[in-house]
Amino acid sequence: MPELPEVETVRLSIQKNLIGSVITAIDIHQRKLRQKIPLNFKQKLLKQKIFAVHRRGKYLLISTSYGIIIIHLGMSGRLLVKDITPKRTKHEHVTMTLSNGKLLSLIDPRRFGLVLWIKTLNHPVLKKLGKEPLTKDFSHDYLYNAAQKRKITIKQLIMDNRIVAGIGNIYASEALFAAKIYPLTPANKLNSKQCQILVTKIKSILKSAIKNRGTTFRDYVDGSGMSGNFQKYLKVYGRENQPCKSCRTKLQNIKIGQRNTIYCLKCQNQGNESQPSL
DNA sequence: CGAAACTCCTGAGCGC
DNA sequence: TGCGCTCAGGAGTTTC
Repeated sequence: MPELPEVETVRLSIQKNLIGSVITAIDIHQRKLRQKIPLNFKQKLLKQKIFAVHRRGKYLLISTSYGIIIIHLGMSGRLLVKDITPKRTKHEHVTMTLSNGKLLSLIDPRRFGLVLWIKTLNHPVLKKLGKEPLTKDFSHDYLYNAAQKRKITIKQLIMDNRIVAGIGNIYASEALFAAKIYPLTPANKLNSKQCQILVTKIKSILKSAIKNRGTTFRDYVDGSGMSGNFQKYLKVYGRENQPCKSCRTKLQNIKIGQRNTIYCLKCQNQGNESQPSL
Protein backbone atom coordinates (compact mmCIF):
# COMPACT_ATOMS: atom_id res chain seq x y z
CA MET A 1 0.00 0.00 0.00
CA PRO A 2 1.84 3.00 -1.30
CA GLU A 3 2.34 5.77 1.27
CA LEU A 4 4.63 8.76 0.96
CA PRO A 5 7.95 6.84 0.81
CA GLU A 6 6.64 4.42 -1.82
CA VAL A 7 5.19 7.23 -3.95
CA GLU A 8 8.46 9.14 -3.66
CA THR A 9 10.34 5.99 -4.72
CA VAL A 10 8.06 5.60 -7.74
CA ARG A 11 8.65 9.26 -8.59
CA LEU A 12 12.42 8.87 -8.44
CA SER A 13 12.32 5.69 -10.50
CA ILE A 14 10.15 7.04 -13.32
CA GLN A 15 11.17 10.67 -13.68
CA LYS A 16 14.23 10.15 -15.89
CA ASN A 17 12.17 8.20 -18.40
CA LEU A 18 9.37 10.76 -18.43
CA ILE A 19 11.05 14.15 -18.47
CA GLY A 20 11.44 15.47 -22.00
CA SER A 21 9.20 12.81 -23.52
CA VAL A 22 6.07 13.52 -25.52
CA ILE A 23 2.88 11.51 -24.96
CA THR A 24 2.21 9.98 -28.37
CA ALA A 25 -0.70 7.68 -27.51
CA ILE A 26 -3.11 7.09 -24.63
CA ASP A 27 -5.21 4.00 -24.07
CA ILE A 28 -7.86 3.85 -21.37
CA HIS A 29 -9.25 0.39 -20.72
CA GLN A 30 -11.06 1.09 -17.47
CA ARG A 31 -12.39 4.51 -16.53
CA LYS A 32 -13.96 3.53 -13.24
CA LEU A 33 -11.35 4.22 -10.58
CA ARG A 34 -11.95 6.19 -7.37
CA GLN A 35 -13.29 8.88 -9.67
CA LYS A 36 -14.15 8.25 -13.30
CA ILE A 37 -11.37 9.21 -15.68
CA PRO A 38 -12.95 12.12 -17.61
CA LEU A 39 -13.76 11.62 -21.28
CA ASN A 40 -11.52 14.52 -22.27
CA PHE A 41 -8.43 13.06 -20.55
CA LYS A 42 -6.97 11.75 -23.81
CA GLN A 43 -7.72 14.87 -25.81
CA LYS A 44 -6.07 17.15 -23.24
CA LEU A 45 -2.84 15.18 -23.00
CA LEU A 46 -2.14 13.76 -26.42
CA LYS A 47 1.06 15.25 -27.94
CA GLN A 48 1.94 17.09 -24.72
CA LYS A 49 5.49 17.11 -23.46
CA ILE A 50 6.37 16.08 -19.89
CA PHE A 51 8.45 18.60 -17.98
CA ALA A 52 8.61 17.38 -14.41
CA VAL A 53 7.38 14.76 -11.99
CA HIS A 54 6.52 16.03 -8.52
CA ARG A 55 4.88 14.54 -5.45
CA ARG A 56 2.40 15.99 -2.97
CA GLY A 57 1.46 13.64 -0.11
CA LYS A 58 0.61 10.36 -1.80
CA TYR A 59 -0.17 12.04 -5.12
CA LEU A 60 2.15 12.06 -8.12
CA LEU A 61 1.99 15.19 -10.25
CA ILE A 62 3.22 14.92 -13.82
CA SER A 63 3.59 18.40 -15.32
CA THR A 64 3.06 18.67 -19.04
CA SER A 65 3.06 21.50 -21.56
CA TYR A 66 -0.70 21.67 -21.03
CA GLY A 67 -1.83 20.93 -17.49
CA ILE A 68 -0.89 18.30 -14.97
CA ILE A 69 -1.65 14.60 -14.59
CA ILE A 70 -2.53 13.63 -11.00
CA ILE A 71 -2.04 9.99 -10.09
CA HIS A 72 -2.89 8.31 -6.80
CA LEU A 73 -2.03 4.63 -6.40
CA GLY A 74 -4.69 3.85 -3.81
CA MET A 75 -4.12 0.48 -2.20
CA SER A 76 -2.91 -1.77 -4.95
CA GLY A 77 -1.80 0.63 -7.68
CA ARG A 78 1.42 0.25 -9.64
CA LEU A 79 2.84 2.79 -12.02
CA LEU A 80 5.41 1.21 -14.30
CA VAL A 81 7.66 2.50 -17.07
CA LYS A 82 8.30 -0.42 -19.37
CA ASP A 83 9.08 -1.36 -22.93
CA ILE A 84 6.12 -1.44 -25.26
CA THR A 85 4.55 -4.90 -25.40
CA PRO A 86 1.72 -6.00 -27.68
CA LYS A 87 -0.62 -7.41 -25.04
CA ARG A 88 -1.78 -5.63 -21.95
CA THR A 89 -1.46 -7.13 -18.51
CA LYS A 90 -4.39 -7.76 -16.18
CA HIS A 91 -5.87 -4.64 -14.52
CA GLU A 92 -3.80 -2.35 -16.72
CA HIS A 93 -6.30 0.51 -16.82
CA VAL A 94 -4.34 3.30 -18.48
CA THR A 95 -1.27 3.26 -20.71
CA MET A 96 0.59 6.21 -22.19
CA THR A 97 3.03 5.67 -25.02
CA LEU A 98 6.03 7.99 -24.87
CA SER A 99 8.19 9.36 -27.65
CA ASN A 100 11.25 7.62 -26.18
CA GLY A 101 9.70 4.22 -26.90
CA LYS A 102 8.60 3.55 -23.33
CA LEU A 103 5.15 2.88 -21.98
CA LEU A 104 3.81 4.43 -18.78
CA SER A 105 1.35 1.94 -17.36
CA LEU A 106 -1.11 2.14 -14.48
CA ILE A 107 -2.11 -1.23 -13.03
CA ASP A 108 -4.56 -1.24 -10.13
CA PRO A 109 -6.53 -4.42 -9.26
CA ARG A 110 -8.58 -2.85 -6.48
CA ARG A 111 -9.22 0.37 -8.37
CA PHE A 112 -8.88 2.66 -5.37
CA GLY A 113 -6.47 4.75 -7.39
CA LEU A 114 -7.05 8.01 -9.20
CA VAL A 115 -5.99 9.46 -12.55
CA LEU A 116 -7.04 12.99 -13.44
CA TRP A 117 -6.01 15.83 -15.69
CA ILE A 118 -5.97 19.25 -14.05
CA LYS A 119 -5.18 22.59 -15.58
CA THR A 120 -3.49 24.12 -12.54
CA LEU A 121 -2.51 23.09 -9.02
CA ASN A 122 -5.55 24.99 -7.81
CA HIS A 123 -7.67 21.86 -7.63
CA PRO A 124 -9.82 20.57 -4.73
CA VAL A 125 -7.96 17.25 -4.44
CA LEU A 126 -4.70 19.11 -3.77
CA LYS A 127 -6.10 22.08 -1.89
CA LYS A 128 -7.47 19.80 0.84
CA LEU A 129 -4.06 18.38 1.65
CA GLY A 130 -2.31 19.32 4.88
CA LYS A 131 1.36 19.93 5.53
CA GLU A 132 4.05 18.05 3.69
CA PRO A 133 5.69 16.01 6.48
CA LEU A 134 9.29 16.43 5.34
CA THR A 135 9.14 20.23 5.27
CA LYS A 136 9.78 22.68 8.11
CA ASP A 137 6.09 23.64 7.99
CA PHE A 138 5.34 20.34 9.63
CA SER A 139 6.61 21.31 13.06
CA HIS A 140 5.75 20.18 16.55
CA ASP A 141 3.96 23.47 17.13
CA TYR A 142 1.80 22.83 14.11
CA LEU A 143 0.94 19.29 15.22
CA TYR A 144 0.33 20.36 18.80
CA ASN A 145 -2.03 23.15 17.72
CA ALA A 146 -3.88 20.88 15.30
CA ALA A 147 -4.21 18.23 18.02
CA GLN A 148 -5.63 20.61 20.67
CA LYS A 149 -8.99 20.87 18.94
CA ARG A 150 -9.41 17.18 18.25
CA LYS A 151 -10.80 14.28 20.26
CA ILE A 152 -9.90 11.58 17.76
CA THR A 153 -6.97 9.28 18.52
CA ILE A 154 -3.48 10.47 17.71
CA LYS A 155 -3.15 7.69 15.15
CA GLN A 156 -6.21 8.89 13.25
CA LEU A 157 -4.93 12.45 13.42
CA ILE A 158 -1.57 11.72 11.81
CA MET A 159 -3.28 9.58 9.17
CA ASP A 160 -5.61 12.47 8.28
CA ASN A 161 -4.24 13.88 5.05
CA ARG A 162 -5.90 17.23 5.72
CA ILE A 163 -3.55 17.63 8.68
CA VAL A 164 -0.38 16.04 7.30
CA ALA A 165 -0.23 14.44 3.86
CA GLY A 166 1.23 11.06 3.05
CA ILE A 167 1.18 9.02 6.25
CA GLY A 168 -0.80 5.78 6.05
CA ASN A 169 -1.27 2.81 8.31
CA ILE A 170 2.28 1.45 8.11
CA TYR A 171 4.17 4.64 8.92
CA ALA A 172 1.62 5.90 11.47
CA SER A 173 2.04 2.65 13.40
CA GLU A 174 5.83 2.77 13.15
CA ALA A 175 6.09 6.43 14.15
CA LEU A 176 3.89 5.94 17.23
CA PHE A 177 6.02 2.99 18.32
CA ALA A 178 9.22 4.98 17.82
CA ALA A 179 7.75 7.91 19.78
CA LYS A 180 6.52 5.52 22.50
CA ILE A 181 2.98 6.86 22.25
CA TYR A 182 -0.10 4.71 22.83
CA PRO A 183 -2.05 4.80 19.53
CA LEU A 184 -5.45 5.32 21.21
CA THR A 185 -4.31 8.46 23.05
CA PRO A 186 -6.81 11.24 22.29
CA ALA A 187 -5.03 13.84 20.14
CA ASN A 188 -5.85 16.64 22.59
CA LYS A 189 -4.21 14.74 25.46
CA LEU A 190 -0.74 14.82 23.93
CA ASN A 191 1.66 17.25 25.51
CA SER A 192 4.01 19.50 23.59
CA LYS A 193 7.01 17.27 24.26
CA GLN A 194 5.22 14.22 22.90
CA CYS A 195 4.27 16.17 19.75
CA GLN A 196 7.88 17.15 19.31
CA ILE A 197 9.08 13.55 19.57
CA LEU A 198 6.32 12.31 17.28
CA VAL A 199 7.11 14.88 14.59
CA THR A 200 10.81 14.02 14.79
CA LYS A 201 10.08 10.29 14.49
CA ILE A 202 7.67 10.75 11.58
CA LYS A 203 10.34 12.64 9.67
CA SER A 204 13.17 10.20 10.44
CA ILE A 205 11.08 7.12 9.60
CA LEU A 206 9.82 8.56 6.32
CA LYS A 207 13.37 9.55 5.32
CA SER A 208 14.74 6.15 6.21
CA ALA A 209 11.93 4.43 4.28
CA ILE A 210 12.68 6.54 1.20
CA LYS A 211 16.38 5.63 1.47
CA ASN A 212 15.34 1.98 1.55
CA ARG A 213 13.03 2.48 -1.43
CA GLY A 214 9.82 1.90 0.48
CA THR A 215 8.06 -1.04 2.10
CA THR A 216 6.97 -4.04 0.05
CA PHE A 217 4.40 -5.82 2.16
CA ARG A 218 2.14 -7.18 -0.55
CA ASP A 219 1.80 -5.45 -3.87
CA TYR A 220 4.11 -2.51 -3.88
CA VAL A 221 6.91 -2.16 -6.45
CA ASP A 222 8.60 0.96 -7.86
CA GLY A 223 8.37 2.27 -11.42
CA SER A 224 10.77 -0.35 -12.72
CA GLY A 225 9.07 -3.24 -10.94
CA MET A 226 11.61 -3.43 -8.10
CA SER A 227 10.57 -4.21 -4.52
CA GLY A 228 11.42 -2.01 -1.55
CA ASN A 229 13.56 -2.91 1.45
CA PHE A 230 12.03 -1.08 4.38
CA GLN A 231 9.89 -4.09 5.42
CA LYS A 232 13.08 -5.44 7.01
CA TYR A 233 13.07 -2.52 9.43
CA LEU A 234 9.40 -2.53 10.46
CA LYS A 235 9.09 -2.86 14.21
CA VAL A 236 5.35 -3.23 14.68
CA TYR A 237 3.38 -3.20 11.40
CA GLY A 238 2.46 -6.75 10.40
CA ARG A 239 4.02 -8.20 13.58
CA GLU A 240 0.92 -9.03 15.64
CA ASN A 241 1.68 -11.58 18.41
CA GLN A 242 5.40 -11.40 17.73
CA PRO A 243 7.80 -10.15 20.42
CA CYS A 244 8.50 -6.42 20.62
CA LYS A 245 11.96 -5.73 19.19
CA SER A 246 12.67 -3.51 22.15
CA CYS A 247 11.27 -5.39 25.21
CA ARG A 248 10.15 -8.81 23.87
CA THR A 249 6.55 -8.27 25.07
CA LYS A 250 4.01 -9.83 22.70
CA LEU A 251 2.71 -7.11 20.34
CA GLN A 252 -1.01 -6.34 20.46
CA ASN A 253 -3.48 -5.61 17.67
CA ILE A 254 -6.38 -3.19 18.04
CA LYS A 255 -8.72 -1.69 15.45
CA ILE A 256 -8.64 2.08 15.21
CA GLY A 257 -11.10 3.52 12.70
CA GLN A 258 -11.49 0.07 11.08
CA ARG A 259 -7.72 -0.28 10.68
CA ASN A 260 -5.39 -2.75 12.28
CA THR A 261 -2.98 -1.13 14.66
CA ILE A 262 -0.10 -3.10 16.10
CA TYR A 263 1.60 -1.72 19.19
CA CYS A 264 3.56 -2.67 22.28
CA LEU A 265 1.56 -2.48 25.50
CA LYS A 266 4.72 -1.95 27.51
CA CYS A 267 6.72 0.47 25.32
CA GLN A 268 3.74 2.57 24.24
CA ASN A 269 2.55 3.61 27.66
CA GLN A 270 -1.12 4.41 28.18
CA GLY A 271 -0.63 7.12 30.79
CA ASN A 272 -0.56 10.74 29.58
CA GLU A 273 2.01 11.53 32.20
CA SER A 274 4.52 9.11 30.69
CA GLN A 275 7.72 10.74 29.61
CA PRO A 276 8.98 8.95 26.54
CA SER A 277 12.70 9.08 26.15
CA LEU A 278 14.51 9.73 22.89
C1' DC B 1 -18.78 22.01 12.66
C1' DG B 2 -16.56 17.03 14.26
C1' DA B 3 -16.73 12.10 14.61
C1' DA B 4 -18.01 7.60 13.32
C1' DA B 5 -19.85 4.47 10.09
C1' DC B 6 -20.18 3.13 5.54
C1' DT B 7 -18.61 2.61 0.67
C1' DC B 8 -15.87 1.44 -3.36
C1' DC B 9 -12.84 -3.02 -5.23
C1' DT B 10 -10.34 -7.70 -6.03
C1' DG B 11 -6.81 -11.12 -4.73
C1' DA B 12 -5.06 -13.81 -1.08
C1' DG B 13 -5.70 -16.95 2.42
C1' DC B 14 -8.40 -19.92 4.87
C1' DG B 15 -11.60 -24.05 6.17
C1' DC B 16 -13.93 -27.72 4.42
C1' DT C 1 -9.94 -28.80 -6.83
C1' DG C 2 -12.91 -25.41 -5.82
C1' DC C 3 -16.39 -23.10 -3.34
C1' DG C 4 -17.63 -19.52 -0.03
C1' DC C 5 -16.18 -16.72 3.35
C1' DT C 6 -13.26 -12.86 5.46
C1' DC C 7 -9.92 -9.43 5.23
C1' DA C 8 -6.71 -5.71 3.53
C1' DG C 9 -7.38 -0.33 3.44
C1' DG C 10 -7.19 5.50 1.23
C1' DA C 11 -10.23 8.67 1.00
C1' DG C 12 -14.75 10.23 -0.27
C1' DT C 13 -19.58 10.26 1.29
C1' DT C 14 -23.28 9.80 4.56
C1' DT C 15 -25.31 10.11 9.00
C1' DC C 16 -25.90 11.90 13.42
